[in-house]
Amino acid sequence: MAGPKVRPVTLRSIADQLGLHVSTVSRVLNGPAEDGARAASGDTAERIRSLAAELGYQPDPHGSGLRTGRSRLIGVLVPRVSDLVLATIYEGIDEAAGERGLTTIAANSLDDEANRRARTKTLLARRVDGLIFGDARLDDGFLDRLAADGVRFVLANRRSGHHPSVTPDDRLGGRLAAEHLLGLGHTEVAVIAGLPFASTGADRTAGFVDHYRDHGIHIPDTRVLHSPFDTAGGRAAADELLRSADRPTAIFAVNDFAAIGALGAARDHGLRVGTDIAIMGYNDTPLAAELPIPLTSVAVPMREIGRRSLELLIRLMADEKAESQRLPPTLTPRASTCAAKVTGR
Amino acid sequence: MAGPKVRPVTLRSIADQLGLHVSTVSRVLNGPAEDGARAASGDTAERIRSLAAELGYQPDPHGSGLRTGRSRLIGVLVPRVSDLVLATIYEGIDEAAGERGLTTIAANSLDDEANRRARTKTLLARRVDGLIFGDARLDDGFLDRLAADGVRFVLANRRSGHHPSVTPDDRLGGRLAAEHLLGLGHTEVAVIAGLPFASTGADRTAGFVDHYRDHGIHIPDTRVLHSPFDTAGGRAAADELLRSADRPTAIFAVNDFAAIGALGAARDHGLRVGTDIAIMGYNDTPLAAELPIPLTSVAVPMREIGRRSLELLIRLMADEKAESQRLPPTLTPRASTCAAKVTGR
DNA sequence: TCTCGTTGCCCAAACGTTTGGGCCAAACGT
DNA sequence: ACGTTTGGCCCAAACGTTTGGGCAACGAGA
Repeated sequence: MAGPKVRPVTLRSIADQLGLHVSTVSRVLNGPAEDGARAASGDTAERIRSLAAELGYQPDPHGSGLRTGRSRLIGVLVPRVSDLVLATIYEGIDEAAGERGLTTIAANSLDDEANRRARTKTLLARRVDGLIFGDARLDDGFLDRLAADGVRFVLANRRSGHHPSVTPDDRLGGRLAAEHLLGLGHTEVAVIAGLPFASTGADRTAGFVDHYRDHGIHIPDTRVLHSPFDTAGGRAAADELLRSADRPTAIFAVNDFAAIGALGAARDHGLRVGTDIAIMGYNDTPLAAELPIPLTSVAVPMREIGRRSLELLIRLMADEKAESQRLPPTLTPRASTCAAKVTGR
Repeated sequence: MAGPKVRPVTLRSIADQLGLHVSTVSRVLNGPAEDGARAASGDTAERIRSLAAELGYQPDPHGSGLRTGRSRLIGVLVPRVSDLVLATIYEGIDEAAGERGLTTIAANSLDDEANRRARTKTLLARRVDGLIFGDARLDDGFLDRLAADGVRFVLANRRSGHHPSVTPDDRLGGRLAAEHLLGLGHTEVAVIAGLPFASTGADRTAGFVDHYRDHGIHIPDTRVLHSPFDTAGGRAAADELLRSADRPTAIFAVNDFAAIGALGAARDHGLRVGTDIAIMGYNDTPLAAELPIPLTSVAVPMREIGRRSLELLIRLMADEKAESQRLPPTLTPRASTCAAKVTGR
């Protein structure tokens, strides 16, 4: 029906057909409502709009981008989009962006310095209006320099320094986990703490350790293992923990996938998860509730983190006050820490 | 060091500083090598290039897009990026695109007709040069119309009609699965077949059923259940299968996540997976090997599918011959179908 | 009648790039 | 010495949009 091979439906073509000037058409179609009202009579505006609709006019982003210097493009850098947690956050970002007529461009940094530099550069070359980083590091010189250069960005999921960010309240989440396990009587506990430079892992671990310390229990460093946020990493770390002489009775993994790896390791060691050993995760991935042994996990509003980080970026770009946010987590107990007590969701 | 708040480093600014014409600079920096060679002496070209590098010149995509009508943007529509399979394919696409200086824009269609129309429209409004659909339907009027309108696109993962596509050889994969289960002696088998409009599910199921038929075993329709490609869907379908009077001894799920759901359902029914019942999945997600009960699965080169679909799109856009490709799958047997025989990877 | 304020529209200049063509001088061929 | 080629560069127009200023015409108020 509409536009075939060639789609030269432009402001000019519309203006010509109606015997109007291109600027008039522009103000009516793309300008602010108040501007459009002054630009044409109600009748003219109506003619313009109906012809535009009929022709399927869509403003050319190249034209407007060139003129305004803005692209309505938001760059999103994540460790990898195939990581469920970040993918979900990205979906929240993209959803909120779509509602505002913004388009997002995602890129993988693989948590690698050279990579994130390169990807950020190409994003900037695309003239994105702002950036959202999901791969911040606790001590992040790269972000500091970017900020100094005047690049607008916010952080999602992981915080860093005083850059504006939207994160889960990870210390609280860690405390919730500790409270849960301590409440079940576990005093010999270990943490699979994720990557050391990620605030998520660090804060969750800190909250967990703090809560135990507040109750007079010291968790030794040997019980806190770092690993990638994935299944293989969790399995390896859990394997090491379970091989040790004084094996813990409970393991807190700061990530569901690491926890799933731990589940596998426990099974390899002949342990029944939920009875012989308690294992819990973090993020409450959809998978957690559906596993053969449902996984106790701390839920964080991932999608909401995405949405809010986009909104925060919008405020930042409008030079409004952009304060960091910390969203509260909630713990869902399941069979992996308290067998038979609870089953599914 | 470089570009602060305002970054007016343009062809003109470079040309002015060197006392050259903007077109000369353009040909040297952005034009084809052969064109650039004729545009300036080796010495001049060198001066241009070094100044450009020093200033950190990056061509403005708005300017060039406006002039050339091309955006070097590729739209990618997937059911959802938080689905690991599609996310991995997308990574392949993005990787290959990056190597060619192209940028991808991902969007979720949620396998919903209205949604894909809307998202495709905004992608087109962004003036993407081409599209890759990861959410094709077997009978897809939308794609047919798009093709008729001259929009350039290819399909990834799922095929549809005669539109150019890069898919796994799903019939073969289904046969491999059947061969495996039949080889283990299973004659009472069921299929969790995924969504009926997705070629992946349909072809895998068809291959599976065909292989059994070729060996004289008929799989009744009651043993083929459709469900979403996720854990909850798989669990529900498996639950139904296991509740029936003549419960199957083996279940083939056309997707790993559905298989994980089936794992959970089996456990709920008091069945030991791998001994009481065999369950296998498809895609060989990284998770499959790491599960407490490692999952037999058919691996498909997801990332490669992504890469190739991008390459196919490139050919299509260059008006070259663009033939569909079908990539071979491989089966990896694990404990979920043959307990204890194999364990990890 | 004159002034003033609206209303409704047009004008024109950018934004940064690409690209077909042109032009001058030097080098070359005869 | 004269014509032709080539090297090395410049010219100018166009792509589609936005936006600060216009400028007529008209109605209202004085």
